[in-house]
Amino acid sequence: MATTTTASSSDFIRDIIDDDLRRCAVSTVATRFPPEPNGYLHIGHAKSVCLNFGIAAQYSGVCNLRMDDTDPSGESLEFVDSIMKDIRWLGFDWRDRLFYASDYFEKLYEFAVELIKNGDAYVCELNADQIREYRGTFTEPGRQSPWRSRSVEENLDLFARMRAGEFPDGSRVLRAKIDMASPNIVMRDPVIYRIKRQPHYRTGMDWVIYPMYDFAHCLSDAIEGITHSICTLEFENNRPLYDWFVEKLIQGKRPRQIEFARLNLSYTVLSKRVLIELVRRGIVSGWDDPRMPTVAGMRRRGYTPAAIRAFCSVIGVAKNDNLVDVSVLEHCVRDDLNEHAPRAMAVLRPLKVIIENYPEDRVEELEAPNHPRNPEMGTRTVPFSRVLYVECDDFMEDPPKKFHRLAPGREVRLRNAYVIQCREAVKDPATGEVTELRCTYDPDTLEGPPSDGRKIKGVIHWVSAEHAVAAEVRVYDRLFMVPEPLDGDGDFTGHLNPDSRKILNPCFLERSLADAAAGDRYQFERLGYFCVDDRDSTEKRPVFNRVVSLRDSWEKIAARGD
RNA sequence: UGGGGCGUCGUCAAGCGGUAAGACACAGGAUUUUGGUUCCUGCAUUCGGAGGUUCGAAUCCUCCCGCCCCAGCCA
Repeated sequence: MATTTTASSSDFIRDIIDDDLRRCAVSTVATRFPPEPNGYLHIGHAKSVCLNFGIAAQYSGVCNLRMDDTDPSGESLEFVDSIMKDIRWLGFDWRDRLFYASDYFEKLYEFAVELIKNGDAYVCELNADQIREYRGTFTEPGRQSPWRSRSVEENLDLFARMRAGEFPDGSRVLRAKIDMASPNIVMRDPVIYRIKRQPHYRTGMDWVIYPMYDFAHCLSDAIEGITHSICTLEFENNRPLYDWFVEKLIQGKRPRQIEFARLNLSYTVLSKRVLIELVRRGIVSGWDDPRMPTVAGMRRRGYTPAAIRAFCSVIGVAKNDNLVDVSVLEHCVRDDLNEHAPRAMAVLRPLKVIIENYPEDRVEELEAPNHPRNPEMGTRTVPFSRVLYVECDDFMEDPPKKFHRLAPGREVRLRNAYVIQCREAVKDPATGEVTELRCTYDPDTLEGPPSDGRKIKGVIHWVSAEHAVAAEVRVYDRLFMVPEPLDGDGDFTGHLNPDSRKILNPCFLERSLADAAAGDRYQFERLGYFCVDDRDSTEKRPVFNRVVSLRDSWEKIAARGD
């Protein structure tokens, strides 16, 4: 049964919302997904997207897409575009509710002025090092800035001049006047505006001062009428500050912040810093490298939106630190593709087979079902002829007993075709390498098993050499060899999997695959799911990416050895 | 170390005082022209630990232990 639903069982956030609704604390639900456009979305973001948009849909509310673009360094239109593309691809729609924190700069400035007027903020001339020093430590309270008790007038004047560009970068900041002795360091007069002469990708040079996250985020939520502001656990310490700003500046309905545990995935890394490093150092080919846990990477790899949604649903939402096994993701991908991907035959590592008793000039068109359990997906025709290719792995000269494939003297079923028997393995006299198999076929076995009752245990895939389509196939595996690549000193380079990408060329595909279009997904029978690469495929030579292998119980048996 | 948060199967995760859901993984078996799929079966006498309250505790109380987050003019 495919778990392609997004049916969201309940979780502690939905419980809170249910309760808020019951108490009439809110009448309709409004959430938001607030990425900073300084990188590509990854599977962790996808969890948040599914959560926020999923809740909005479930409660007939709204979910805003808001670019949290309050720090111009690193932010760009490229990222805005990729974020929007990824969210749409995941299957969510913000309709006309696209917002930018940068659109609120004027409004936020007014909020800051209001804070100053109420004696709740001041312009501080300590430099960054001094501010850190004055902040104190976990165990010692901070000290008050010497600039803390300026008059409202002076603060108003100074803040206006900060905006006007009269002071150099870093020379002054606006700080909230809260409590330098607070046990919560976040509350020790946090900086809310800094001077930064950096062009903003949307506001250009209009501003030289930019609001900080803690100030901008909660007020943006309030401006947009967000009811439930869902974020990750590391912001839990910031919640008192979130509430402080909102209480000081917002009357009426106030948004509420709820934190959940961010996703960690085994054998991969979701840190923005590391992802950037992988791209910059050329360890991967780009943000959309099929090995990347980015939405763009997974899309190119061939993962489906439904599979990713199912994954986000099945892992749940809670506050426990977690490390979700990547096998859960792979299961969701297989589950979806098993149901929807048409079957085809492809030989990745070709070994030539001559059917000695099959006429040279004969070609049969054999009918093959596109899906074993779903006849509605139809059939296609595959050409059979005297010279075929089979998978190298499907022949062993001296096989163990449980090896149900080709070996000298052994019989095997060719999928959708005849039973053949291996008569001889032809070797290269120089290397001893098997270059060709000489086989015979049993003409009576097309429709069923041999009439004499011989049991044929093995079934292998094949393609007709003459009709085959040559292609490049890229076989991907996990990027890292250990479950937690950042464990220890955080140096992941020693854990990189050298075999995370194997390029196989030429591979031979059955004729029908000549029509495959970019992005199409197939199951190559007995091998796995494969997707036409939309960047590197050419008319002459298609490129397929392996999405995920099939479960392979033979691998387990073989690994045990016998 | 001060503050904030979290500890339920190998991994996620339900559970909200009435006697431990489900998923992945793993292990058996059945069916199978994919060693795939599907279908059965098994997999926490116990919930970080120790006390206590109660007829009854993973759920309430006390103490202890462990892990994560916070000292950016990042988000």
